Amino acid sequence: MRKAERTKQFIIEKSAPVFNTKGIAGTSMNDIMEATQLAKGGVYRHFASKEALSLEVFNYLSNLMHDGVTGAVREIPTAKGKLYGLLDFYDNRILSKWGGCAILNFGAEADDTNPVMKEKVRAAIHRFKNRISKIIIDGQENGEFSKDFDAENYAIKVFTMYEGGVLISKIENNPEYLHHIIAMLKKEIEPHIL
Amino acid sequence: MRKAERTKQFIIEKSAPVFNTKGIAGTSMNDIMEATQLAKGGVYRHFASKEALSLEVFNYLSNLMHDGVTGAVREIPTAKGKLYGLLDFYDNRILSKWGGCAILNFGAEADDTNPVMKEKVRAAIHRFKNRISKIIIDGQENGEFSKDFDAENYAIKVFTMYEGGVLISKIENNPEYLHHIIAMLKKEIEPHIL
DNA sequence: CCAAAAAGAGACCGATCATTCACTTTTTTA
DNA sequence: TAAAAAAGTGAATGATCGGTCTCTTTTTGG
Repeated sequence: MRKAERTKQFIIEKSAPVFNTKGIAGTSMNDIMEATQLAKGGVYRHFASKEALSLEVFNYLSNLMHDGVTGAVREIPTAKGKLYGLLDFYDNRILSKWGGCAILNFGAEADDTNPVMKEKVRAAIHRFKNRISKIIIDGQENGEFSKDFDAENYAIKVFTMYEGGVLISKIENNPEYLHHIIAMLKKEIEPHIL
Repeated sequence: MRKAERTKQFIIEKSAPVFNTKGIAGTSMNDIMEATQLAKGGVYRHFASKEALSLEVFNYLSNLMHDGVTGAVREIPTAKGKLYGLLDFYDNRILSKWGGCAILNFGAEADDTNPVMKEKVRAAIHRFKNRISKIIIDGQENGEFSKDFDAENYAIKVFTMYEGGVLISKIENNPEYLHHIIAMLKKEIEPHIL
């Protein structure tokens, strides 16, 4: 019973970069067998279907990113520092690893065809935005940021510019685009610092 | 010989929303047969492969958007008006029609797996950005905009926030997100108006 | 260390995939 | 309008798809 859980996690981790780069429709169970070096039966014992596996893979990637930000930000005392830490994390960790942002990849594929995945992506976007706006509101409450810092607007800006930045950086094969976008987002914090 | 060209265009137009919503890997030639009401041979007479068709579909969608903006902007005399017209076009025409932005859909699918498509998306992004920065530079030359209006930065902002806005609006099933983003982008023009 | 239970292997299934091609129908040209 | 050329049909192909199931191997608990 313990082995099963380890193997299941192993399959998710090995499958994640495959789904994230090739897409759900573009990934075959043979790709998963190759990535895990398991036979069909070994994979299907732990997942009822390719769709079920893809959903767990998205959960895994979404949590990986979320927990990564949590770790990168936890010990920073100021709200401004937390925002910078969060933005730096997104700047550094995404592009070269695992084929980019899972929200972008799974979201763009699923939006018109896969309501279950779409709902998962929706929840991930909410978590993304809420974390940013919470940092800003905390910063306002402790006197770091002025009241004219619109938390929701800024959160949306970060999300959209980040996703667009991942897209353009990947298509252009140039991480400088995302780096530049992160720099712009940092600069927009400044006017609201008290 | 004339019929062939008409049929080819017909296939492209009918296939475009299918590819744009289901993705390339997610679209089968049976889907194309259903959309066009043609038999296999009737499609393959005009396109060597599914991949060839998908490339022409992306060209079609990219040009459709580009020409749409051109038309929406042509008779507007001022640079500010042109920027507003362009932004309004993107606000209104994309979401409900054909499954969203082709650059986003094809780009997110192709970036890691399809170098030919990737190059086409790259060219489309360049055209998108260049049009915006050209309007700004023209506006600076005719005295509408101040010199501190960074054309390249603003073009990148429009692209990234727009693509991110399409993504979030589609996932949330709410065009207000994109509408709000367009409003933010308009507001950012104001400080640079002379 | 052994028996029971769990995990993994891999042949096999029908469906569907992209693509081909001999043939019929339609369009074009003279 | 008739012959030639072009366009469209649809059955057939082999590969690959996701998924199943029986059997072997490994792990687990006593």
